[in-house]
Amino acid sequence: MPNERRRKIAQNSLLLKSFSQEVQDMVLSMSSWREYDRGETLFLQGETAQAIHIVTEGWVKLYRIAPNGGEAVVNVFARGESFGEAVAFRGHTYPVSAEAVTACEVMRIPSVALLEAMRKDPEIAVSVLASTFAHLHSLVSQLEQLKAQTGPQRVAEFLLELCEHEEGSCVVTLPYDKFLIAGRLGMKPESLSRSFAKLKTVGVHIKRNHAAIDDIERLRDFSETDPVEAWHKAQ
Amino acid sequence: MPNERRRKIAQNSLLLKSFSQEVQDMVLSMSSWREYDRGETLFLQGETAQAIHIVTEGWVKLYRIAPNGGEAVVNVFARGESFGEAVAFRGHTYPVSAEAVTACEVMRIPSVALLEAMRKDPEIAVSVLASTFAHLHSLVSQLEQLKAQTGPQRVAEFLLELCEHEEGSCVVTLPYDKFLIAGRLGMKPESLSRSFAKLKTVGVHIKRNHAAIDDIERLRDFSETDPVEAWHKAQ
DNA sequence: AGGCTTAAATGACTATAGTCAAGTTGTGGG
DNA sequence: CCCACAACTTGACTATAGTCATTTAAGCCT
Repeated sequence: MPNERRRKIAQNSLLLKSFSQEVQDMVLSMSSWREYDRGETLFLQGETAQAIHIVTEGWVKLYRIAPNGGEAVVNVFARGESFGEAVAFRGHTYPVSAEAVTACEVMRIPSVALLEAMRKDPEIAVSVLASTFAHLHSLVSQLEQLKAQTGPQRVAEFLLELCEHEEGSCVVTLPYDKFLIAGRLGMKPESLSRSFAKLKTVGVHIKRNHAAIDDIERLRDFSETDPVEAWHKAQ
Repeated sequence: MPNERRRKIAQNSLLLKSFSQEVQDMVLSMSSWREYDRGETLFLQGETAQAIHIVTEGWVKLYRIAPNGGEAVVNVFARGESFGEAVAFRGHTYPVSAEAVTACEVMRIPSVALLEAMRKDPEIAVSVLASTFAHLHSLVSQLEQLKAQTGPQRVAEFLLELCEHEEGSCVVTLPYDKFLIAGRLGMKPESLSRSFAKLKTVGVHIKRNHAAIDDIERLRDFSETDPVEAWHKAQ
């Protein structure tokens, strides 16, 4: 795996891209890479965090095992995304576990490296905060979705996030398998299946791991209308 | 309202308490206080953030209005707690709205004050991250609860968080009205009522705004068992 | 191609939470 | 002291999602 390519991806990640060249080099020189097979565990909840992770290839899911054994997928990260910033700084324990969803490649930045960088340049801290904020924001919107939207609406929103455009029709590729998508959206695979079926009535057709959306606006409209109304529309 | 008391509460907040005396003074000197009546709005989602808030008296809720009009309560903050750190730094817009739940008193720290403090002492950044992390953690555990626990179990967990002790019996005071608790737990007031009724079978009795818990361990046991089992136990 | 393995869709049934409406309790005001 | 208003509880019904079992379809390997 060409080292140069990895560097590029890491440098373009949300976390590092606003750093100066000099600081980027310093951080990268202190970091290491590791490859994981599908299903391998990166870390478990309760372990002490010593590094920040940036995904340079593949997909990583963060999940949480409740005391009763239920699994809740908290998020799924793709190439260029980072996680674990806030935890690593405090030498805290992870509130979630991480597992490779596909074969993947992850860069580990020791927290001391970033702490050092922050001492050199306080602006770095702002970048780190920004990245942490992005996660916070994503969690807030997940909460909103779970509390205020029905299953099919959450699926609709998920598809809309994958769209490149704001209107017209398009075909998106489902980024990971349906079992995982279901987890990410807080539902069972069967319910996901049924949600897809309902979305047919608003012009969404699933074929393999592709979703064809006839009219993006129509789908958005569906995801944003009142649950009760939405139900009638989907009849 | 004695200024000295406010200072003390602010200084003991999670956000500021690890700062040096000098930095605390600097930050406080740049801050302002405001009182809000019950129901008043502190800010709306979409507004640009320019300050971090610390609650010095009363309760403030953060909520989000979904495009379809549904309200999702994201969190409720009490005396000594802070919110809006990560957003304010980026001059970003708030992802949530904030409203006074009771009459309350809030300290506003202009983000420039903290940015300045961070330049002086990079350790400050770590404190801010820690505080942001606490919010992140709380959101993660809310997500887990919503995805993996039933209504009565979430209520049980909520009560357990209010307990001072780990075992035995105790009486806790419900911190805000039931309408709001229901929102915070992602359910309707009616469902909350029914959850309370179910919890009677595991030794919880509600009277006014007090909850008497006969046996904390028993309640924890209930909140942690499998939803299916839990249902049988509550019969 | 054919059979093997796993993912996904469907059907039947159950449970949990939402909705709407009616009743209950509790509190503050006159 | 009683009324009025609001918060809360309860009941009946509906809808949405979970469970379990079965069918269908899709990759995959030699």
